Amino acid sequence: MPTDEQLRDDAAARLRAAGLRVTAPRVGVLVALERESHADADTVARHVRTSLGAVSTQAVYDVLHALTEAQLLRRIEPAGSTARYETRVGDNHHHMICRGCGVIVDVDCSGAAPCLVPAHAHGFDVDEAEVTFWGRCPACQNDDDTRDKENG
Amino acid sequence: MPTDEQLRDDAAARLRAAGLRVTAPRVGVLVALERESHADADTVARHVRTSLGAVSTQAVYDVLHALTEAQLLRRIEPAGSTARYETRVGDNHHHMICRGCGVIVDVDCSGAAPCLVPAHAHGFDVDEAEVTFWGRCPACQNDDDTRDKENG
DNA sequence: TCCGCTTACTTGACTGGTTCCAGAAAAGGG
DNA sequence: CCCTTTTCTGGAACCAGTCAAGTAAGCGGA
Repeated sequence: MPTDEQLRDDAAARLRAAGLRVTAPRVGVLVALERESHADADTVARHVRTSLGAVSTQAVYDVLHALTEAQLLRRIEPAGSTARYETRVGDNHHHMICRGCGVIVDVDCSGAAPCLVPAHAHGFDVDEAEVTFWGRCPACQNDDDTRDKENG
Repeated sequence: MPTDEQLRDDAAARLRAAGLRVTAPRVGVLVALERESHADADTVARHVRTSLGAVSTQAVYDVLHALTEAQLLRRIEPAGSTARYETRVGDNHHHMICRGCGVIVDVDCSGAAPCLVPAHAHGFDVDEAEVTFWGRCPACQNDDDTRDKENG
């Protein structure tokens, strides 16, 4: 587990590399998302406030937009949920989401996957295939089993 | 192209088969989505009002929920868009979305696609793999070409 | 054919996530 | 260290979708 300082330094370096100014809220947002990936705007805001004190909701949204624009963050919008953000960018990995508790887990793209090119492209110029796996995480499966037994 | 009456009769039959009451708003919603697939709630409401007169927004939302629950409709929520609905259910097909104009096209699942089972399931019990292809439709590609030439 | 139970629809107020606006503050190049 | 550009603040607005209570209508049974 890296220290907060290491995360902040790394975040600052990434901001500079992207040609963006280094500000406390931006660093805070990046650190928050290193600590808790797939967080939504509100969760990020709470994390940032914990470490920095008062930060406006607006600033958080602006930062999330700016960093997404600069490709330092990736924004995902699972069905039935608000927008979530992650710092893992550039590898087009996919996500697996639990229908029970909503937890999101990264899934590596299985490589040269044949189904990532549609059977009939209808003339489309496809640049991304987004795959979301829906199911139940181990913990929620356990809950299901327990409930099944209780209910006979 | 089937007539409105054929669509209405068919819609009523599907409602009865699902054990749901046949009401004008419900039939109207099904017909609207046969006519224009992947429409959002507001678009559906406008279609229904055109054919039936006044129908409350609330009724449209209720009907969309009830029919989705009964699996007569499928709800999709593409990133950056409000929820959309389609009458094609039960075959887990996928979607291709144009980044330019937002048009949504159905794409058949390519069958026993290996990538539809994640490489590492992390103990998840996966029941659905949702695939969304992002790109540009032929019309928007033409627009791009035209703009490129104009701008040198 | 009518009755009445149950479900569906209407109206209106409201929430939660997100964005827009105008002005104040701060980062960084020169 | 100042000036310009960019970012942050606070407040108000926006929209899809929800909640609650009362009215209307479908449909099974008499």
